[in-house]
Amino acid sequence: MAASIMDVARRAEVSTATVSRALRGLPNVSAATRERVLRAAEELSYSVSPHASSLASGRTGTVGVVVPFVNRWFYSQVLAGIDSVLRAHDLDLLLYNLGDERVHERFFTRMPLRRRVDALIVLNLPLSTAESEALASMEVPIAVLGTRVPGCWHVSIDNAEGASTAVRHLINLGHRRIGMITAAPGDPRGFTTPIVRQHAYRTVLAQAGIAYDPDLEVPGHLSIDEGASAMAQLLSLPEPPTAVFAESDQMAFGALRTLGRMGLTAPDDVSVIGFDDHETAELLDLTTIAQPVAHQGELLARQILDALSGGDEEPTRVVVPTRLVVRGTTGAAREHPPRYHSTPRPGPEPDQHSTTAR
Amino acid sequence: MAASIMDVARRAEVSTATVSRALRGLPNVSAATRERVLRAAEELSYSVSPHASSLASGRTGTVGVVVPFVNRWFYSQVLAGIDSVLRAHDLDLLLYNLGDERVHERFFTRMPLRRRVDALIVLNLPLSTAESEALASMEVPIAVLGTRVPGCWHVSIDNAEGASTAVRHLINLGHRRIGMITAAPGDPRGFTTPIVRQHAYRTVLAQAGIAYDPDLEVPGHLSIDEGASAMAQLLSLPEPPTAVFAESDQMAFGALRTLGRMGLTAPDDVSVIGFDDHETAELLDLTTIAQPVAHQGELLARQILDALSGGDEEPTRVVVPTRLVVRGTTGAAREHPPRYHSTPRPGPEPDQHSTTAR
DNA sequence: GGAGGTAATGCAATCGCTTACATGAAAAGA
DNA sequence: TCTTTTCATGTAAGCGATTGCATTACCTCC
Repeated sequence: MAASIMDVARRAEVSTATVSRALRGLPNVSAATRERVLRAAEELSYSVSPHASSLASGRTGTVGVVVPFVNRWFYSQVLAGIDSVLRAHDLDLLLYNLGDERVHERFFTRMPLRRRVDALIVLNLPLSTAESEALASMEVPIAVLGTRVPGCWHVSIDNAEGASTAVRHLINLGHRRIGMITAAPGDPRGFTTPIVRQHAYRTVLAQAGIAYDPDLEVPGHLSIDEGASAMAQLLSLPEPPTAVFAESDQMAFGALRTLGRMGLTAPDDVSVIGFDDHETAELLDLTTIAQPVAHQGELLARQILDALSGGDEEPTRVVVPTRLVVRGTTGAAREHPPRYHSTPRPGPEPDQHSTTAR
Repeated sequence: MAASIMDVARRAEVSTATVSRALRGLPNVSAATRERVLRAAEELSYSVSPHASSLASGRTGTVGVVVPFVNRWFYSQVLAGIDSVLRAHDLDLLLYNLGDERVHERFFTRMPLRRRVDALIVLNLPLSTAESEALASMEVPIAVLGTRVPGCWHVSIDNAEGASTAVRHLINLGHRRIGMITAAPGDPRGFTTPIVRQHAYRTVLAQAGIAYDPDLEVPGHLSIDEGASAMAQLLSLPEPPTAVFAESDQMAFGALRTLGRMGLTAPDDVSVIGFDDHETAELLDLTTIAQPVAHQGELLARQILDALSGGDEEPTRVVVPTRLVVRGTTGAAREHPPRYHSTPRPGPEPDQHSTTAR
């Protein structure tokens, strides 16, 4: 049986109140007494019961982190950033992974984090009004990544800026026929980021005096496969683009795969630029818009620390800069772009090639 | 102010004991009363205080998950697997990311999860005897991934089997000069997996009557860059290998990058096989040994559920199968392997090419 | 119709802390 | 020297549930 504060009190020959104060480093405890308490606790290898402590004090020492998909590169990086800061301040991290729709719903109807955390960090979730009200009703500080929610702390990148930079980069290379692989209408949940990026794409084209062609905007989910088929669709146009801006690196990877399977290469046949600077982007030599990922997590956690200590400061909003990283998949537009209507070369089809051992 | 059980009791005109029983679905509550309590709770939008509940009952409803690196693909996948199962059983997930050495140490000296969780899941950590004793002293069921710890539940793949399959695959393709990129002595923490894989590599070679050549074993950390330089080192040998088994897909990616930059390709010049079936492996058409990643997480969580409900069953150990996935980077050995002593073609150097926008 | 059983509910102790308030002693000020 | 502060410590009332035990009412069965 683990020792309780009473045991420590008896051993140090003081009251439990004094033990509590001594252990938490509060003032008004004499050096001698504190020393005695610390030794007693040490000898009994005592540690406070977090639940009793929370119950009595009302603080939980825990921050809830709500993530749409832990297993995606982006979110796991942000999570690591959050963790490092919380950890350094002895706050626990209660993870809530909303994967599918049902878990998402359940989360908002049951509010399982209510009374369980001192603060909340929400990553990139599209929140309905009802949902953000539900969160607000928890009456704890909330920091949100991506979407902007009234009354919440907020960290994000400037998506319009980043997307504009990407498209401008292509225009500067002489491209005029520029496609976009977008997640805009593709996602049922209604993340706002894709819409902002899409809007930036259109705006920059317009500013450059390039006519808008809806055929050049192809929607898909944020995955490699969807990026691949979007690229296939673009290449099948009567007049295919000479450059493509993919909403995310993942989609860009898919686009590159399609090019490769059709015997084409970037940037000789088509320039490709992505968004994120995923760890694989460097490997594939993909030009992209980099955003500081783990850093955003750290910032969110710092905001929470401020909110928790500072008292009633106003929530802040911080926008972190993106950066164009020029690698090998973008290049100058050719004078006379080649026609692409070759028959696709079959790529590897894992299912057929796979062998099962043991 | 959130409603307490007293409020509900008053509203439903019963005692708090009855409320407690009704809400938790215990027997010995009449249908009418239960109905009344449920409605009262609903109307007050009451939810139990997890801390009070834990304090009174001794159960926390929380499982601690200790991860070496949340931000690595492998662990984030496992984590997602764990989460999905725990979530389905209304257990909370307290995440503990040991990143660097200092956090690791602190974890074992302070035991911050003691009294805080009903069970523990530990991913792939090398544990000293003192450390595993410290864990055991928490007196909760523990499930461990990878390393085998006495008294703990356990999930792992058969690393010897997987590595053997990889090396045999290369031998079957006619290769005789086979290199290995290993993490064995590279990691200071002493993960055991690399050692097992290395041993399998040596054993299979010996069984095939191939002489052991220490030059063909190149150590490095589990990263793309280290894989890349390991491959460079292999290629600089007087007699370079015709095939390489990389301990992990990440390292294999690095190896492929080196090949590419030197103007070589897999499998024409060198066959490459990895381990893991990382999401990028398919993209790069990498032959590899696949292991079910998220599934291992689910299994761990299931073991914990068993431990928590079943009472005092003996901990089980489950070994999940690996699978050889043949893709495009391995092929038949050439009769007369080419000499590689060409000057490396400079690859992209992001730092020089990078531009900073805004 | 009384003994014995069972189902529904209440009472109150308990879990292990925190903290407002009370107390007493020592230091400071008059 | 006597009052006033200040500092260290103790007392005890919560915090919000859970749960063993007691109680009551209602059946059932001989």
